[in-house]
Amino acid sequence: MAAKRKLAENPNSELIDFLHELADYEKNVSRMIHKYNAYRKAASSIAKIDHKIQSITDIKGLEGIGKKIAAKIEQYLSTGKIKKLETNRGDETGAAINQMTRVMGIGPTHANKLVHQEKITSIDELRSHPKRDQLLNKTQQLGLKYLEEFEQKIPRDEIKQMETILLREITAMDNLLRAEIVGSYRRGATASSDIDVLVTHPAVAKLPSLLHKIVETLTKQFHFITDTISIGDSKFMGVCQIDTSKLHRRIDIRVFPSEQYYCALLYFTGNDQLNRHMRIVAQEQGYKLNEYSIQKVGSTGTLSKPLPVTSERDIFDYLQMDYKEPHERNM
DNA sequence: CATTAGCA
DNA sequence: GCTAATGA
Repeated sequence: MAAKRKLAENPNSELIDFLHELADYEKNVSRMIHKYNAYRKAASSIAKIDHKIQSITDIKGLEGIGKKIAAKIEQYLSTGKIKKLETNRGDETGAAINQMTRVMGIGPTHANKLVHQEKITSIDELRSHPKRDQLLNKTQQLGLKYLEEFEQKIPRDEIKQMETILLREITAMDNLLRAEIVGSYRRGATASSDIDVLVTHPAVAKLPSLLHKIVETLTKQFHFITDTISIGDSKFMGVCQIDTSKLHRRIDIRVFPSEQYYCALLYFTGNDQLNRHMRIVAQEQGYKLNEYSIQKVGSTGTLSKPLPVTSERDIFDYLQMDYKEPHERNM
């Protein structure tokens, strides 16, 4: 393995982290989504500059830096601190709310409710609360149960083992079924945060219960799937475990008709930046690309039928881009 | 931006 | 039918 240099970190990462922290507070605690967005865009715009910011003039006029954020950056530059951030940190109900949102299924709304009306101030209190089961829906209960496990990254080798089981069992059910694990795993990542599986079948339209059957066998016969968070005709979200010596992991399975499969495969493999990039080149070349299809855009704005796609390569070809192997898609 | 759960 | 939450 070629030596992996520690990827150079952003010279202003501390400031960026501070901005993100400010942003999260606005979103989760105050319920100020616009302030949240303001901090995020400010952070992303400073993330683009590649030298250490020394003076406020370095960023004056930068996109997304208005008067108030500029003032905070100024404080940071001169004192290394941001008053607002400090007081946010000192707010313990704010901290409690942020803790609650670590639980899958608990968003800002529910977190605020738990803290304000139930006076719950920590995960431990939530766990031991007498009315815990009434305070949380099924998803949230699973989120609480597996909180620590879900915060753990999944080593590639573990996913690899899951892959062999998954593919073997799925094709055993029906050999026309095709499945693969996408996301960062497919791009070669050494660890991922969850398992994302794409499934297709030539007659998927005829088999509305396909997903349910897959989930049922993976649950009952193999005990690979341990819990269901949600399931519909096209998307399953749940929990799996390769064997009891391993942690519980989040898994998503989605089913696509075969004519959409490769666009979905491309999209769910990512990464996000490549997706955006490809969407814009598509646009420039008179196409519209999304997770389902690629279509020609008429000058009047009319869309053609979805173009035939039988591989990811076809999509790159339409766009006159050089094909990128999955591991080359980390932009 | 679309899919699901859950509630009133 | 609406609202919250996930994800990507």
